[in-house]
Amino acid sequence: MDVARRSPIGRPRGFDADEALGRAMVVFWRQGYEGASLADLTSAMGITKTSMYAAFGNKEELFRKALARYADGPAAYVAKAIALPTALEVATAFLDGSVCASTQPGFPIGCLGVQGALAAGENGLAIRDTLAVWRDEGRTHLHDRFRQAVDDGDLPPDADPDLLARYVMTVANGIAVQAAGGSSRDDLQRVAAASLRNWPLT
Amino acid sequence: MDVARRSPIGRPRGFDADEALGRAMVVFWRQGYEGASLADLTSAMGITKTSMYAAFGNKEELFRKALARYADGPAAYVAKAIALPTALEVATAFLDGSVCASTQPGFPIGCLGVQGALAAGENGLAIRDTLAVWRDEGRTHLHDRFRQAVDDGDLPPDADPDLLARYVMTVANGIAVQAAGGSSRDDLQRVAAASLRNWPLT
DNA sequence: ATAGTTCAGCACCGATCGGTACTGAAGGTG
DNA sequence: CACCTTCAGTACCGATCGGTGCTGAACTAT
Repeated sequence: MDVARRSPIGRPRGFDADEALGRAMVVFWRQGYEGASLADLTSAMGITKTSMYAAFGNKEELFRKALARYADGPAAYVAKAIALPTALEVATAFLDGSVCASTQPGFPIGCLGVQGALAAGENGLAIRDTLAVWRDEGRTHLHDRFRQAVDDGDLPPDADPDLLARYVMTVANGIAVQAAGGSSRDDLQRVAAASLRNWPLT
Repeated sequence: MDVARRSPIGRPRGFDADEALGRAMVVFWRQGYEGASLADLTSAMGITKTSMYAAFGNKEELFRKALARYADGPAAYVAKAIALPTALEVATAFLDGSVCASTQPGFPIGCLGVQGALAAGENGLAIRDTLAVWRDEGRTHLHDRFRQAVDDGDLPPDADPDLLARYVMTVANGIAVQAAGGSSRDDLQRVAAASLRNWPLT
């Protein structure tokens, strides 16, 4: 690796694909999959439809790539939270991250993974299902992490990792909905803190 | 009142408007506001576009009427819960109702008030805002009810009605998202029960 | 320089979007 | 009965939807 990459033959593209993808992510985040038209997207990306199709495939593929970018960017708090040393720290950081990502100034309110396509017509079913899988993967990661905490003795033996993961995920999803409705970061942080006051739900 | 209503002059409409509205509600519930096309709606309602416009105004008005129908039907648990005698009963019934309404066999999964239009393009902004207001009214009702519970001595004097209302609403919204993603009624009932184990979040 | 390859813009595609004018039928009232 | 009002179906509206064929420009490799 670390080989100097040869310039690809042919005319190089005249725009920054990473930058354009970031712009598309924001549009999908704000307007949802079905609510974001190609005109909205390409206008924000600063490129033509032709260039978008050449670089990203089609609208559905563009969304999937935008979701991957979202996971690595605004939603990076998920992986960071799960790596923390105790289950309570994991849950706290997960919910705090949800609040912050959903109320980040300069970005749309709410969570792309929730409001990107919670319900959809025929054209949006595939993306709706993709997002449901994405959210469920997050829940599974929490589940595995909490089971590990039980095995480690960090959580009591009678703690229920499945229930804890579902509970934390449910609160996080609710926070995303509340944020989309205009709740302030302060209010949501109070809710997040309150929701873990009884941890681990004995 | 109770006057025998005179038949309106002119040709009577050839369909049951209440029944048609119920069908429209289901389509909006399953596909969201933007994802439900007029063709989808009128096909499910069993009427033509012309009849729909004559009876309901336009797509936006049809959605508002469908939301009112939803509030009086599948979401009637809200008012029933708030009328219960203690704050804990209110919260428990509210969350149980959320779970049942979001996983009712024969109806779409999830909550119309959440997935009807959480994010939207330009055409759906008004409905998105309408739903945000609708959800916030539910939160306000909980808030008022919990404040009353504090005044009554049902909740301790240091309980925070605003926080409690936001917390319960957040869990309910999260339940709706989880249901939309395919979570089972049993799983959600366990989450709902667990979320109130520490009531009133002392 | 020439060949080979890719890019980007324009124009355009059929389909569908929400919404409406027009017409004839269907019912009421007198 | 005649008259009047309303309904419902057809056919259509301009706009927009996601997506593409074509062409000339731009770039690398030879």
